[in-house]
Amino acid sequence: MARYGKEHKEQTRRRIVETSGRRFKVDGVNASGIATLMADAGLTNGAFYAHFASKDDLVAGVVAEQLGGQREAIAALPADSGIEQIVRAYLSVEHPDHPGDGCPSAAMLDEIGRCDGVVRRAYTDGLLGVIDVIAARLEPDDPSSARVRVLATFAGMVGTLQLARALTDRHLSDQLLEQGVAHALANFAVADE
Amino acid sequence: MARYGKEHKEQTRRRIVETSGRRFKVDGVNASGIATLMADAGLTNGAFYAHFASKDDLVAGVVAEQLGGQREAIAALPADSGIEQIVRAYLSVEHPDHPGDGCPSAAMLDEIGRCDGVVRRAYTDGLLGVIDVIAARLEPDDPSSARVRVLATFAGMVGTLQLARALTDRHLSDQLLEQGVAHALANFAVADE
DNA sequence: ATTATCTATAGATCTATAGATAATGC
DNA sequence: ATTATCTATAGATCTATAGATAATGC
Repeated sequence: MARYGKEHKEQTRRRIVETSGRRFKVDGVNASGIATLMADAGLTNGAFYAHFASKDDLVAGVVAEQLGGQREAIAALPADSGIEQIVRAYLSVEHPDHPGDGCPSAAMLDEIGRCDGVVRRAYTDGLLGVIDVIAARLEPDDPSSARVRVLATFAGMVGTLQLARALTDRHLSDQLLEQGVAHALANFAVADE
Repeated sequence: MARYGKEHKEQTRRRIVETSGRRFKVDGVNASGIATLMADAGLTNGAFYAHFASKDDLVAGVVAEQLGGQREAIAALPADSGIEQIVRAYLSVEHPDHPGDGCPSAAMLDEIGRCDGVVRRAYTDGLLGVIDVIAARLEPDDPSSARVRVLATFAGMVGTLQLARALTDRHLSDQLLEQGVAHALANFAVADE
């Protein structure tokens, strides 16, 4: 094929990044091979290297795109919707069952912590984007003052969701999510005072 | 070699489980191959299957052993040492730099969430052992009343440690850990009232 | 004689590369 | 003519198995 103009190739790249993001969140980064990732996008293995220098390069792109999407989703919430709504949606009983549509941090955070600097920088930048839109909702007058407290509260939500996924006792898992909401709201409230 | 009596084989198995635990926490479960795990224990690939039915079987054994060790370490703390000491040790600035000696949940939780039921059951059982020794310290009279609150607080600590590892900004990472201590203590205090 | 471990290997899958192919823009 | 994608493959590594080996307990 060929010469669709730049936009076609860029569109293909975007498709690879999107389908890879879903696959990474469902199966894990390490467990997802390039042939599978490309098949998900309707392509074959060899075409991968026309778009990415390496698998790490893709992972960095996926991390940036996923966190950008999460930031947009939160920013798009109605202006009057509060922190409580964000927390309840995040720690809903459905979220653990749908990793492919879910939070990239909850699905990949321990793997990201072992990735090279390029991936971790993409993660750091992307996450701060997410944190800042939450902080802006919490403290519209001085968002940066809330940054670290929002960061720590978000980290707690991520750990809670991961743990809810790992537990085999569904009832306990649901209780955990409920308690997690209470903790997150209390921690955000401290940030609010 | 041979016939050292039962104990020799059991000792070897324990060694494999211990060195594998360290390797899993440093490199990840999926990224650690059996040949590497066995070499870490001073053995070769083929001997693995005399001890474990499959890699998942090893993972379940490692998860149980790691959480048992964490439970013992917490239970061994002096009786007068409080929750604050546990939290400060967990969220110390050194912990993120030493995954091999660190918390198994922080190193493996998202991978465990994708493992089969055998591994997740081993995780659930082992973690509840850890949670219960903490709950017993917090509420000696009625530990089970604090279980879910301790579970949710612990989940928050796990997420905080994972995030501290993923961020490339060391200063921000240290601020996060500090804020995480404040949140964990506040959440435990709620559990205490 | 027993058996824990080793050597060797099967068959699958991994990341990455090289050169062929085919579909479009000039 | 250009180039996005495909086919084919290299070389490494993965999990798992089969049979050989060697070191000890009886």
